[in-house]
Amino acid sequence: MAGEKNKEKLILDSAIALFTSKGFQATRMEDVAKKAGISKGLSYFYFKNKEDLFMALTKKAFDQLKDEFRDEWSNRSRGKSGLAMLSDLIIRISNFAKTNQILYDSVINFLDLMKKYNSEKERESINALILESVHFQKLLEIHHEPAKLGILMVSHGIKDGSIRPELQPEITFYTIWSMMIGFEKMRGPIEYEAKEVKINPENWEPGFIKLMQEMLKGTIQASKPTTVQTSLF
Amino acid sequence: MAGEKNKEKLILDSAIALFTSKGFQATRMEDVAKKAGISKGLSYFYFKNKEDLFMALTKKAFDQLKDEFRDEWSNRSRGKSGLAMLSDLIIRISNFAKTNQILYDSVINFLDLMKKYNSEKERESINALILESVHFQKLLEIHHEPAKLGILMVSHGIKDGSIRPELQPEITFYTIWSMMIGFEKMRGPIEYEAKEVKINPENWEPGFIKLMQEMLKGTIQASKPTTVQTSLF
Amino acid sequence: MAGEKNKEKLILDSAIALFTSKGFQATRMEDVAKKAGISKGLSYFYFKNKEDLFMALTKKAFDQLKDEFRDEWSNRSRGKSGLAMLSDLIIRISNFAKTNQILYDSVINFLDLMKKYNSEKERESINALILESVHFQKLLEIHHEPAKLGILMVSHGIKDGSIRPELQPEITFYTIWSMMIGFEKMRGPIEYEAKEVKINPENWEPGFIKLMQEMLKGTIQASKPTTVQTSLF
Amino acid sequence: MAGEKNKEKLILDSAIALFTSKGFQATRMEDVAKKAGISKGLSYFYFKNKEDLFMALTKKAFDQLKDEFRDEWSNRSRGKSGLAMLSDLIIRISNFAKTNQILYDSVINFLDLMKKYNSEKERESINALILESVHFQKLLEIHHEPAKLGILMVSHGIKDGSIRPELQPEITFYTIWSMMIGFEKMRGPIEYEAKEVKINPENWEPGFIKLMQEMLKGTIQASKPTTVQTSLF
DNA sequence: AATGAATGAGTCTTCATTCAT
DNA sequence: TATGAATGAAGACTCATTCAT
Repeated sequence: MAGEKNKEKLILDSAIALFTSKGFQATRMEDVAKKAGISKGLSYFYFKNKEDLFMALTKKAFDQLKDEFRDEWSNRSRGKSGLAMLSDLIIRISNFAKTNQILYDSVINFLDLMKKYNSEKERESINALILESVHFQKLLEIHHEPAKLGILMVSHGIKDGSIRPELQPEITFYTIWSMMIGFEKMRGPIEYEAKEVKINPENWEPGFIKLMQEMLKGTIQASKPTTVQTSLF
Repeated sequence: MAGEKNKEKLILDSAIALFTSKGFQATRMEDVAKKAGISKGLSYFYFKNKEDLFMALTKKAFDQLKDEFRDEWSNRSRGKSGLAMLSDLIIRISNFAKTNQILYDSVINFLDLMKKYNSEKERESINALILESVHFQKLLEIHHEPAKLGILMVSHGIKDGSIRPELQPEITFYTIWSMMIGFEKMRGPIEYEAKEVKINPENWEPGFIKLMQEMLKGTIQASKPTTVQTSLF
Repeated sequence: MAGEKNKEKLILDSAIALFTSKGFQATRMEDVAKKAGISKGLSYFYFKNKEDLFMALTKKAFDQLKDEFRDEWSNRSRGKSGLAMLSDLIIRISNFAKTNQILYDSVINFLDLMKKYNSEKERESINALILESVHFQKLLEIHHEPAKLGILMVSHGIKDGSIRPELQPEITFYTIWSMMIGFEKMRGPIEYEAKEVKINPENWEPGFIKLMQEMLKGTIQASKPTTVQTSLF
Repeated sequence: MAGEKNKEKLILDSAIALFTSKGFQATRMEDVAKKAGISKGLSYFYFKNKEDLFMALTKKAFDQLKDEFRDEWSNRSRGKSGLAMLSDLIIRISNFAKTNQILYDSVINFLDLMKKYNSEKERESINALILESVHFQKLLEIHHEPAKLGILMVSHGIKDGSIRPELQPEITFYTIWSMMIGFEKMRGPIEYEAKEVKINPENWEPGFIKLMQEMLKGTIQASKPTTVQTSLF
């Protein structure tokens, strides 16, 4: 699997594959190096330590996540409504989570980290190696960028009438964002409970999106339904 | 911290305290025992291993969570609407998460576990000690009980007119449940981003609940506002 | 498996079964007690510790072994020759080893113990609990009793002319005894090597006995062959 | 005790010394490392686990044992008879056992292992770590090599007339091999019993060898006595 | 840049044994 | 006699990290 250059990317890709299949704890630095086709020692040349590597991975996750937001946001120029963008964003995130499991997980992990980081008492319980990581520092700066784009979408939706005008953009977006995160978390148990209740991951998604739309939609929207489920591909 | 009897509870309480402040990984069984005022060996007498202890803790978490759902559900006899129950449920869960951090976290962790458990490939990546735990086995049976009550609340809301009649109870409840979970996850980052955006955990909650209500409410409800925010305390 | 009395025997039998299937180290005192149908604590009332229990078992082994020797020795009254007795003794011991595996093993283990016990330097490497065991003390007194009977058989054989008169009884018996012990030790590898060499546990035994007879037999014996292989049953 | 290179040998030698004086069970890996002048971790770098280390030691034992057989076997070119070789082999093995106690013990232990390994039911009672050891795998291939040479010696003895022609080489050799093993096992008890019976390790050996010779010798041999007892040194 | 031998702190877990009842 | 909760010493093993080359 070795290449000639950009060892850093090689290591990162190896880590993504391994963390995905075995988890962060269960993955040994040696295996990451081996899969990357380099020596253990060299991994430490590129990444200060295991935590640093994970933070680099998290940084990459946020970058990719932001790309998803940006790509969706760019659709406004083609006349897509704010509500439609948010609806499709859900599908994008859902696909992102499925396709890049560990990256998505690292984003969620970062949210937990932020919770501790923002609590006086808990902050000290964070592994020092994480706090020292340059990638963590960078994340502190950029981790809200995706959300910023999401807020713009809501604002845009209010302007174009697809979203009720009385809604506050920040609160609204973060509520939608919460829904998405919870949606992903519930995939597992839903599948299990499906045996007993009338729900499964497949029929839940459209219902979920419809509910979100009901939550947001303005008067105009009512007579001009979006083509949400199909607009992405 | 030692008591006279019910060592099992003593150990569990000790674990809750330690796991909360230091995390599962960083907590040593020896410390759990010490804090419980007993010997290390006795901990292993009551709990097969560290994972088993964590699963016992998770079981306790689901039991307490179910109590919250049940307590709220019992309010129907006093004429509380389905929508009002769901609104207050959000506050209950939010408080539960704040008051019993590790218990709440263990619930979320269990959701992740279920995701793997339901995936052919990923199932084998689950620590065998977890699968062997009797408490895990029990959890497989009972983990959907809280949700069942939640679904009843939605159904109840549809009957009493507080929730739109066209909504499907299962899908609706799980969507709300997702919102709650995501809401808790976002607390941390929100606090951090609050510096830049017009949002913080305090003003988000009422807005969040209002959005959920908009999502659900029936026609009758519009002219008869709930007393959601104040009904719990 | 519990009885009403003779708990000591119950424990011993339980230990024999467990040590046989799992080995001494791998067998836990708790399991011995459980299988005996009594509590762990009671086991310690009857046997000071695990080593003491093993020494008691070894004592029992020597007693049974002596019985085999004595039974064979009693055949002299029926006119059986010394050589015939020794030949059949081999078969007896071989059967004893197969039927009472752990008892036989404990005898061999005791031989190793004796080796250390007789060496100034090595004696201190013996587990103190063994040396303190009353059963060990008893074994020091009685462990040569079987051999004494064996020596008598050789002497008897010299007298009856079935064994060459110039042989020294002690040396001769211990040499035969050695052969028997080695014979049992080699069973395992023989079975494995059988694939490559013309030998297996079944055809080895008669050849082995014949060789021993050649080693011992006097002139008279030559014209009056024993019925060794069949005389036992 | 540290050297400059070949850490593997360093560890092995350390293990031999420690296992000899304290036994396998009582020896801690940490002590093996310390005596070898290296860290605990490095021991695990060279040997997968304690069992693997013991199997490596056993492999070494078989190699050295084979050297003894080979050296003796090479004497045939100098006109040494088969019977004389076998007689001297006994002395060699005896010396080997005295000089390399733990190595010799490991050989005997391996025989016990083979017994279990060849028994359907008992095989599973063997520690899995042993079965997984590459050294164990190797031993399965080579452990009968010494015996092969021994068989050659018997065959050679039959050809040169020093051993009776009617003897079957395999059966004969394994019987002698058994005698040797038993002989070593009996050393300890003999020493103890010597107080009561007319035998001790010193006067037993020549008698033992003589008996073996009687067992084997052909007619020619009778008039051409071997120089067994003195030929080795 | 690159290697991989070397380190050693860190922890879970087992189980013989005790002792209050 | 009999129980079984309670103890705690003991030890194997892992793996992130370093550093001489």
